[in-house]
Amino acid sequence: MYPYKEIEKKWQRKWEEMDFYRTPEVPKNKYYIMEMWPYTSGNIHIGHFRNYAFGDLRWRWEKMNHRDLLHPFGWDAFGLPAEEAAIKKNLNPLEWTYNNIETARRTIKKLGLSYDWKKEITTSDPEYYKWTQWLLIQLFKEGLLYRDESYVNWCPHCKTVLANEQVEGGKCWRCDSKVEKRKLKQWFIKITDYAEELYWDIEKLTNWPKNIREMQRNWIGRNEGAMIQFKMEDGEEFEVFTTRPDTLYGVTFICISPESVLSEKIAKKNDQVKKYIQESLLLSNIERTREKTGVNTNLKAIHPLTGKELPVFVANYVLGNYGTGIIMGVPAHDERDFEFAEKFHLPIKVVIIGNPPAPHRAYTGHGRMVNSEKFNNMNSKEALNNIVQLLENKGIGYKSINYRLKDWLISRQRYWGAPIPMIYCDKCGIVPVPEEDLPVLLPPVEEVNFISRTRSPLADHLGFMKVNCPKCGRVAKRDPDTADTFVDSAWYHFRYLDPRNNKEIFNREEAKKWLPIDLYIGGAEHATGHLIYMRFITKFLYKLGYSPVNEPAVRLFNQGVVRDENGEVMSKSKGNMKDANELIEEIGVDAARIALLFFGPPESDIDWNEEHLKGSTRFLNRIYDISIEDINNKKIKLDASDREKSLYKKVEKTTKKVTEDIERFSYNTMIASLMELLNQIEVYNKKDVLYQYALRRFIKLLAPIAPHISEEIYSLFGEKDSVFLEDWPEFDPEGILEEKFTLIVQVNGKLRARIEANKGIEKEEALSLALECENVKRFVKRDSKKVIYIPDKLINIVS
RNA sequence: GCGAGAGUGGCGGAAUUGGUAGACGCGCUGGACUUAGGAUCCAGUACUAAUUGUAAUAGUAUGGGGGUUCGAGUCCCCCCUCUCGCACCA
Repeated sequence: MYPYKEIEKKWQRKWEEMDFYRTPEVPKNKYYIMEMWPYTSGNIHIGHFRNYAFGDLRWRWEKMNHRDLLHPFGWDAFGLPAEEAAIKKNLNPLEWTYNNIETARRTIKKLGLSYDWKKEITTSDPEYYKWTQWLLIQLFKEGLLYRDESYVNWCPHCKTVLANEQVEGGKCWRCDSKVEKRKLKQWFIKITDYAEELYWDIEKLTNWPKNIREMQRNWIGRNEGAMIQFKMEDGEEFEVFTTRPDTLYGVTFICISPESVLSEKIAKKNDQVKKYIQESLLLSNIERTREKTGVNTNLKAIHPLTGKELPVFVANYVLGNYGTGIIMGVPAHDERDFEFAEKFHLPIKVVIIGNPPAPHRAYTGHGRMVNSEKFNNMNSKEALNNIVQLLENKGIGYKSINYRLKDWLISRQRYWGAPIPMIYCDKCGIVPVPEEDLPVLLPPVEEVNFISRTRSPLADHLGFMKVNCPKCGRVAKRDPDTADTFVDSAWYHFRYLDPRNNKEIFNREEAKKWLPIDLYIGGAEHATGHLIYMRFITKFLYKLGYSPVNEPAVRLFNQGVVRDENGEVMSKSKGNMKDANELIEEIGVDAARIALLFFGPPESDIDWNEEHLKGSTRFLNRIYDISIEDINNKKIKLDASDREKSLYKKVEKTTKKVTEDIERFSYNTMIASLMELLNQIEVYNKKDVLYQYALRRFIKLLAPIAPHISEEIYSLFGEKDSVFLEDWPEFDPEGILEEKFTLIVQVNGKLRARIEANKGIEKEEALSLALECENVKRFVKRDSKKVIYIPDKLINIVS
């Protein structure tokens, strides 16, 4: 084993002495590279390491291409686990968090990564969360932060509310508990105001992975349709949203969601409805989807066009938070309505004839209109617009777009987060904390009672809660909740630019210098949460004139997950995490980087396998062995005959390949081609000047992936400067040209011979060469119909 | 159910534009060196086929079936399996 520990220590110290990762003040050719930061619940594992290795490799390569780089690092330090540690183990969440950061930072430093530590930020530092609070106040001032009472997701285990994005399959994303509905008054960010922009700008994100863009589109769930006004018999008006106004004549009933204000109203006069609503609201989302149920209100609604009476139900399959919470039931042309109608024996009225017609289930396609008065025989697609037009003329409907995306619920009934900077005054109502009073500091941990309850621990801290109203000066109350930690990470790419600024959130000139992020690397699990929030906040700050860009990152790269030997995702709770420290102790940083990147394509998940580590260790040992033996420091000068040799050609081809592979994130094949080159270097005459040439080139190509050993060997060449201050090698275009090629001879598409031939030969020449082969002759019948010749590659004789 | 992606040796994977399938590595087999080998080096390694002449060969192979093409892992259609995302969004 080569002495990796010494080498790592030596070069990490040198890089630090050189202040190698310092961000340039005035970038000329900027490159902003960022990895998703870690949550501070434990030490760094190999999944993190893989993520950071991608970024570091890119940094080093861009450095050799003389880009000016910004590569910051920070900590997602607020959040529930810190508080859980306090409740369960009686630990101090602040100390717990900062100790974890200490440990993780120590590990990351040992990994020799290219971070500019002067840019380090921590979300739980008052100097950071001051600006998180400032951001919330700006949102409030723009009308994008509001308080609303509605049914929200409540995790009984975490004892806090959750955003829509934090509920996965009806369960809490952290603890897997069944999420309940509770009617609470909470703070929401009106992200839906930006839904249209967030949706359409996905098209700009051409360098984001396709699946992420698709997930975001689905998550935003833009649906075009119409709002249609209905009336109850007693004159009460309500609206429904539909994407299929063409089916309006097929409406045979109305269904109201149990959460709807209208059903609440009905419940006041109808005990059966009241009982049904109460029962429905107790159910979790999954339980609710199990079976369609409903209760007849015995009220009638009036069809807006036919004037016919329609029965009105309260039904569990109607969502409270989509559209108006009320639907028009069109059983003939909607599967869910069909199911409901069958169950309650409601009439099914066909208004579109499909081809073929579907008698026993709903027909949801388009077709010829029937039973629809003057729209009969029209195509339903055409009728759709015409019916909306008719409704608009009558003033009882209009075109409308609805989104699946919900407003972002950010209140959390927890201590360890940024306090929401709002004050409740009996006289003045809700008043934001004046900006000069920020930050609203968390009270010291010692003064807080963490006993788990249904309200924030801050609510019981009198000193914290009591405040004078900034407007009228009377005694008022603070908001006891803290902000969702996704608010913290929605704007961190801005703070990195100017992390010590205590006058403003960041300097606009710095933002102009560096934004957008050129490469953002992280996991796909953040597709519909963090990445949408981050896009939203960027757009918001753009609109306010702070951000020069309205999208945060030009390029997004999603690395795959690292799983254990059994294919289980590594996680703290499963106890199957491989610690990064442990790995680098065993094989060293560089071998670990190679192992992590050689496992497979960066974007795919990998199953960790200790056996696979041997290849990368052997590879580096071989490099080290030949390097310490056979280096001479003389000037290398190749002559024309050297350039004809196959090793020279291999070097140039590998240079091309490695460059292309780095550009397209194909690190596994990049390593493979370096291994191929090493295999050829090793068997070459060590005295030859070409050997020295090849070895030097090899080390430069190796440097981005294995920085420590490359620096060490580069210095053995007698070089004074870091290898990363060198130019990234360009390949010699002449060098990759070959005079000969292997002519593939096929007969009827089957491979029959391979012939070494000169490049540029004509079809006739290739054919006669091919026909000289015994094995070709055997298969070629006399009457050859056709000969296909792909120059310098292949000949196919059809006979 | 809907949407997206994938399926290649014993294993991880390569094949970038329709043109040599299996690069590179792991493992395995044999050998060298050795007191020893879980170190290192060398050779081999998709599968099948040996009574007679061409194993320096042929046949079969990229989940299964069909198609387009001189030629398909790659393009098209159908089916199977797996992974991920969404899951009553009207």
